[in-house]
This record gives sequence, structure tokens and C-alpha cells, in this order.
Amino acid sequence: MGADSTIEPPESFEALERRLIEIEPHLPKRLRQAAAYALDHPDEFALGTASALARSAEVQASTLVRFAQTLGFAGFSELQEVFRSRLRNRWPDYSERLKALQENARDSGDPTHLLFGFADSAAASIARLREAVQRRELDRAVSLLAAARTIHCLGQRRSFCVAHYLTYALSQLGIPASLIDNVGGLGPEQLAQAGAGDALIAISFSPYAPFTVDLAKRARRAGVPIVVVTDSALSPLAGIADVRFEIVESDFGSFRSLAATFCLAMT
Amino acid sequence: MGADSTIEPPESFEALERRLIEIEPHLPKRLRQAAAYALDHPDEFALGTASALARSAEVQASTLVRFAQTLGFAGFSELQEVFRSRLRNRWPDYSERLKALQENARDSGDPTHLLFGFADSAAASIARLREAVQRRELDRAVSLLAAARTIHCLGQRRSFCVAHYLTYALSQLGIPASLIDNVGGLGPEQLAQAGAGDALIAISFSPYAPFTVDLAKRARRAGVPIVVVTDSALSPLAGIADVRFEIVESDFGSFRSLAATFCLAMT
DNA sequence: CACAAATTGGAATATCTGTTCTATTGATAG
DNA sequence: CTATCAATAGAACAGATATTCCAATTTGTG
Repeated sequence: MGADSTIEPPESFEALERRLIEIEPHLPKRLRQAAAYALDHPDEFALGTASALARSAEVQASTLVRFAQTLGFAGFSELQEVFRSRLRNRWPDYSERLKALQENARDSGDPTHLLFGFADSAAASIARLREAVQRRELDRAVSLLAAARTIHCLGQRRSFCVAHYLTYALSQLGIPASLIDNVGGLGPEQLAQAGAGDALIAISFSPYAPFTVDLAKRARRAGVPIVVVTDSALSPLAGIADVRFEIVESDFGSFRSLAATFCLAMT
Repeated sequence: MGADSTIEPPESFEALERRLIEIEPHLPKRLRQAAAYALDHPDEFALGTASALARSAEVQASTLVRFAQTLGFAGFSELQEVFRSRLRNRWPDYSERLKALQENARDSGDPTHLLFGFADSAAASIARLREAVQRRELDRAVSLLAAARTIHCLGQRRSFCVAHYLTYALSQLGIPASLIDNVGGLGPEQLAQAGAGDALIAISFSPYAPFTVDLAKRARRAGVPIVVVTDSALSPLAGIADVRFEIVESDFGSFRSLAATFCLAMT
């Protein structure tokens, strides 16, 4: 059939790239065109349909299929999958590894495995954080917080520890900070004195604590600038935020980085 | 036909995002699910097929089409095109950002650089944690905690947030846990009821809070088994620990891993 | 509680996709 | 100059895709 049927196809984009550069000179004309186009426009190649790409590369659609088969793939779609996984993010095996780890841990009952799993997931979270945070947002948050007289931190349930740590760190830096901890139900009163000259950092994740949302809205009405840290653009807090940070991962290990950033960014 | 036919569809991803945030609260349930999935997994949404995405979002394929039409698009494909163009434009942006970052590395006014620094340090912390924690210690801690009736968590100042998070996580797992938060100076009373059948997790770092040390010692006299998390073998808590974990780094980003490990190890 | 409207699930459909097949072209060697 | 073979273009095909439609269900309302 197509080409040599016992060639193993390159799995990663890097391997594919190397292979292409290697064999490209010995390829027939049209296949060389296809190879050149794939290397020069990898983004288009990942997104477009076979016939659209064929038109752009001035090649026949069937040529693309033969091109993929020459490389050892079953067809065009398999080849394109390599380009797509490159686009997604650069850890195609991340979720796989996590799953494997969790299964292993379940089986053996070994807590060390669990620990390692968490460590990995935390590391991945941090890596994503580096990419996700926009320079612009950070700048705005910093200037907003720098202008504030007092910084109030708000967070309930599992977000509470972040708010607490933030308050602690800010205070250590000599910046007036107050924690809305709602002890004794005094949350509303704790925030009552806040005005337009202050700032609020509100932190809330997926089962959004109604109390947090409530208080944040009240602060908004009082004209307090708000920085929100949450996990989705659809969080009830998203609408009232002056600056919004999204932490994408379901299990969140990236707090501390974010929190600490704020603090130091203000010195 | 579909929905209101005279609505102009958002052209850019940012506009789409804003629009979604705006109308999401007034959307029916399934459409809201679709919106949430689109905003939370924009990469998947750009690449996957309609039925694959529908499965991931736990929605019917037809719902995705209706969702697109509600936004003013003719169909799903048009909506997806917005997500795809975002992917195209993001990639060059990424390498630029990396370059810009390295150039600005010395530029102290750039908070992004700071953030990256923290991210790196956190990643390093986690890597060290993986090496430092001994299998034996983990096993002992797990069996010790598993035997406990109630687990008390103790930590002041910057360790407090760890203790708080631990308590929260344990409670979520249905394990009786209590936090010694010392609100109103009631710390001693909170711990008074603890006996040999319970267990205490005490967390304390370098400027060791006298209160933590004090209370831990008192618990020791009451026969309570103690797991200590600290930063040095010379910590005043080290002597009274049944199991001791050392977190070497001065800035501690590894907590969450450790804490979560405990919780899961006990299920 | 009953009625009406809106929303949703799932099968049916029309379109488009990747792939295969074959006739034609172009090159090479005798 | 011609016979042979590889390479290609383009039509034909099979499968998957997005979309539409209607019945069933849920939601809101008098």
C-alpha cells in the first residue's frame, strides 16, 4: 500500500520536525512542497482542514494524505494530531501521568506515591500560572493596590487561608492590611469603614461562598476598588472586579506564588 | 429560526468573553453549562469536534449549536472560529513574552519578573520536597493519624493558614478535625479536651510562636501523639514530636502538597 | 393544581471531510 | 525515440460532522 508499512510514526512534534528536515531533500517535488508548508506554517496546519491546507500549499488534497503516510501515519488526521497537541500546551502527557500516578497510589496504598502526585500537580499548576497571568493585569493590580490606603482581604472556606496569608505578608511589609475573617459574624462591620481610598482583594473558588460574594458586592457599591482571584470568568465575582485573575486548575497549588507576588510587587 | 436573528456576533475573543460574562446569569441551565465550559477550557473548545466537546461538558451536541446561535452566530463552527483565531494569535505572543521577560529581568519595576521568580522558587521547593520526605516518616504519620479520634491542628502567624487549610480538608473528608485558632485566647481550652486517643498536628516556622510551642508541650504532657511540621531539627518542637517533617526552604510553597497528602493518605 | 411557554434530549438529515482509486502526466533508461 | 515506472491530479467513495426538527420534559404562571 501507501509507503513502507513498517515505519513508526513520530509521536512528538520535535521528533516529527527532525524527521522532516532529514528526509526532505530526498522527497519528490510535491511532497517536498507539503513538508515545507508544514514546517513553515505549523499553526495553520494544526487548525485547517485538509483541502484548505492543500489549496494554501498549492498541492492536491490527496498529496497531503500520501505525505502523512510516507511519514508512517495511517492518514492525514493522525499527522495533524501531532500539530494540534503542540498547540494545546506543551504537556500532552501531563494528565496521563497524573492519572497513572493516582491509579498506582490506589493500588499500592503507598502514601509516597500520593505525595509525588500532588507535587507534580502543583508543579504543573505553577507552570500554567506563568503563562496565564497577563502582564497588563498585574500592572493594573499593582497600581491599584499601591494607591490604596488600607488593603482588605476577603476569603472564606478554603480560600480563607490565602486571604489570611496575604494579610500576614502585607502586614510584615509594613502595609496596612486587614483580614475580613467574619469571626463572630462581624464581617460586614469589618468592611464598613472601607471606602474609595482603600482596596479589596477577594478570593473565591468554585462552590462560591455566598458570604464572600455578598460582601464583595457591598464593597463595590461603596466604591472600593476590587481585585478578584477566582477560578473562572463566570464566577459571581467576575462582574464586579476591577482586576481579575483566573487560576485555572481544579486543585490549586498556585496561591502562594500569586499572593506573594502581590506583596512584593508593592514594595 | 434559531434565536433573535438580528444580533451581531462578537468578532474577537475578548468581546466574546465579555459578552458571555454579561449574559451568563440570565441563561438557561444547559446553555450556562456550555458557556462555563467554553470559558474554562478555551483550548479544548478550539480544537475538539462538537460532539467530543459536548461529551466533555456533559451537554448535548445540539445544545452547543443552540448556544452558538444564542450568541448571534449562524452555527457552532462560526463560534469555534473565534476560539481558533485566538489560538493562532497566542503562539507568537508567547515567545515574545518570554523574550521580553528575559530582557526585563534586570528591570526591577516589572512585576511579571517577580511572579516568575516566585513560580520558580515554588517549583524548586516542590522538587526538594519530593526528595526530602522519607517513606518511613510518612507511613508512621499516616498510621498515627488514622488511629486518632479527632485531629487537632495548631499553627500561629504564618503557619496558621496551613493549619486552617488542613482542618478544612480533613473535615471535607468526613474526618473529625478541630482548629486551635486561639480566637479570644481560648487556645488552651480548645486543646484541653484532647487526650491520648486524639492526635495533634503542630506547624511552626522560624520565629517560633511561643504560644504554639507552649500548647504543643502541654499536649505532650497530656499524652497526645504529635506530628510536627517545621523547618529545622533544632526547632523547639522537634524534641516532643512523634513524627517530624522538615520543610527546608525559607519560603514555603510545599505545604499544600504535604497537607493534601495527609488527607488523602487517610481515606 | 392546571395550563402555557420555554428548554432540552435524541433521532434524522444534509453537508463536508478524509481517504481511496484510477487515468494521466512526467521522467528515466535502453 | 520509445518503453517503463514512479508521481500526481482529480473524480468517486465512505465515514463523520454540524445542523435541524420534533417529542418529551421542565419551568414558570394564573
